[in-house]
Amino acid sequence: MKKGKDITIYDIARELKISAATVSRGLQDHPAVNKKTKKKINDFAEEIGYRTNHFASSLRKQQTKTIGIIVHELNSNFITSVLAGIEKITAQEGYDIIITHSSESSKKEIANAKNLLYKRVDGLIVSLSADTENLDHFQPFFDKNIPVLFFDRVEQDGDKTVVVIDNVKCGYMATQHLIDQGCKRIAHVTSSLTRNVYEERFRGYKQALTDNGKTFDKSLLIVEDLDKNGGIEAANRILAMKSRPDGVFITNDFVAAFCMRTLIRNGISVPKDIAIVGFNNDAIGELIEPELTTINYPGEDMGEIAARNLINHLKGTGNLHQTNTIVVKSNLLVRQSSLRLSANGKAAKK
Amino acid sequence: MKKGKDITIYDIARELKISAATVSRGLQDHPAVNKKTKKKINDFAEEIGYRTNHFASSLRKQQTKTIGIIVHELNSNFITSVLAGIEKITAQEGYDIIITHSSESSKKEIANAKNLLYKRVDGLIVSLSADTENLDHFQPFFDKNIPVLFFDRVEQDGDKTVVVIDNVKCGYMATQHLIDQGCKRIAHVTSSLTRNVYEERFRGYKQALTDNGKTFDKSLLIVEDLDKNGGIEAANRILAMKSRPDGVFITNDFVAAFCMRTLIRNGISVPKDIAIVGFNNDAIGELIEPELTTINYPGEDMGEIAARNLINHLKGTGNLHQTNTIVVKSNLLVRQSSLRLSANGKAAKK
DNA sequence: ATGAAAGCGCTAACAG
DNA sequence: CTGTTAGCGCTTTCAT
Repeated sequence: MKKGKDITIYDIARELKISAATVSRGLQDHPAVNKKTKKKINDFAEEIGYRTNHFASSLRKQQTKTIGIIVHELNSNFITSVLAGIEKITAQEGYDIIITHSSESSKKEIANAKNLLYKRVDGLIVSLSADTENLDHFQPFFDKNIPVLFFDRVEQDGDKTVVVIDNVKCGYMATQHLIDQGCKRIAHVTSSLTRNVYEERFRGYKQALTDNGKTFDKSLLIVEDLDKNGGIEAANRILAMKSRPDGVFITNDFVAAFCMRTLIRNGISVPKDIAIVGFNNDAIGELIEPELTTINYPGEDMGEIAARNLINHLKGTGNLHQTNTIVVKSNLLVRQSSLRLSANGKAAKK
Repeated sequence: MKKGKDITIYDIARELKISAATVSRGLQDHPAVNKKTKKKINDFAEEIGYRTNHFASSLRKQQTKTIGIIVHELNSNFITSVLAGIEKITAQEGYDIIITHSSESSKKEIANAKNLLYKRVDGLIVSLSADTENLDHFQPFFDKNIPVLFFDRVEQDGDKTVVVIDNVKCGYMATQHLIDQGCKRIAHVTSSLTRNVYEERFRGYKQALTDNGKTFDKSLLIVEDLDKNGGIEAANRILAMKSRPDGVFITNDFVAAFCMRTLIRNGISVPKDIAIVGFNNDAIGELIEPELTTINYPGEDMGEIAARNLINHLKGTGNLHQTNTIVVKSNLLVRQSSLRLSANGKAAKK
């Protein structure tokens, strides 16, 4: 073995006194290679620690067996579940993945897209950052027929393939639940309504109000960043209202946690004075007092579905371009933060 | 432009009536190229949307300008801060990164290492998974002189380059603080002591006890997984003790949160009956009641330092092989969960 | 079932 | 300052 140098198929060919072409075929389990030769090749390759040079291979084949992933953020239960789901499927199918995250900045998202384009991924799975306004940075992928699949945070009225939950329904469920618990004035804390998920949840919220004979009161809509400060700010705005709400639907558990904490510190009793429903079923919801009612949806399933669809398309056994919208199930998880009535409809003792 | 095909330097060369070599040089800003030619090349490349084929380049140059990252888990504040720090530096220096995570499984860690080896990363930044017992899977990197830098979770008594905090000191600080708050019996909740960080914190804990004339009581050492269940289990074990501790030093905020919640639900008052100190300064610590005293350390700095050192080594302007240990500062963040005395030494009213 | 040969796109030594 | 040339390691016709 030449020291410092990698082993190539030529080394194997020379050693085994066969041609490099046969080695290449043997390594790929090509049908037209003698079983014994194949075994000899693979055993020897294993023995001397051969590893294929993916650059040479990709250069030649013009495909990378790699899927790029762009997510808006890493540190949430939901996203890591999705990643786990994606990994499960891609690993099964022999695809590599490259994970990038945009920290909720469309600027970084654009850079990531460019980077993955340069890396020549075979396909892309994307959840948009909060402030992404258009899909121009994915145009090169569309142009080159590299499939792009969006999940969760997707383009409003896009004609792209997406994996989502029914956010309208979720918003409706959350709001209806608060109404069922006797709330008369329900506020909604959310992020920029240009992002589909928030717009849709908002729509569900309004619909539930309407269906229950209430009219939407604009002053009860609070738009904040989805971070610690946003939660505190939302609470402050609620506290400052002349006519305070008695229920709040917050579109993110982390924000809900900070909002609730701030309310409680200011003498509000939850759920008695104000009932609260969050969104995402983050671990944090179980840790705070009272525990947070929330919307739960299966990240891992979404990841699996996204990866499976993308790979099927890549293998030609599915077709993304017929404008699929795949909707994953979701449900309301009732906990203490919203529970004002016992099961039989009486006011809870607590 | 041939449709469907990528543009190559040959296309540019032909169009501009110069050689491909010059185009290549111009694109790389090689000094020996005429300024005007360079401008012409870059302008034209930009115009027609040329993107270099990194496979061809890597194949030829035998280097990828890519750094691999292996972390034990993604969903913690600490890790995402480290990643942000790494990204800041690598972006500056024109390196790409590939992030992989092992979900605390050494099996996945080994697979990730193999994968990054195949991807031929120029260097590696690693935080070991909980159950990693040896560094055999990094041997191929060592053999091929690919630099590997460990941070946070590193090999016990290794001779490798590492970026860490002074865990012994942190354990000491936490324990000393509890003693200062009047705790007489201090339990320690941690994970497997084979992982350096936990062994070291444990050592600091014992040292603080000794220095204060206390002897270490083995029955107060609780080893659990660092997850929700571990926290609950730890609490149950504390509750079951005949002679209960009045202080607990827990090596992870998330676990501390679940442990504390369970204790409180069982009628324990925190910090009055039991004072609690966590570790990591996760966002969760601010949200729970009482707020969690914890050890804070700068993830972003660690990431920057790790990346900076690795890249310097790669560029030949630094040398990792002189067995560096880089220690990053850390501090105790006192909050309500451990505060039994007011600043003047009297028992707090609360 | 196997081999010979060309070429994927880029870079670097060498020559001029 | 620019061009010629060879080759990185692999895959894939085309032949045999």
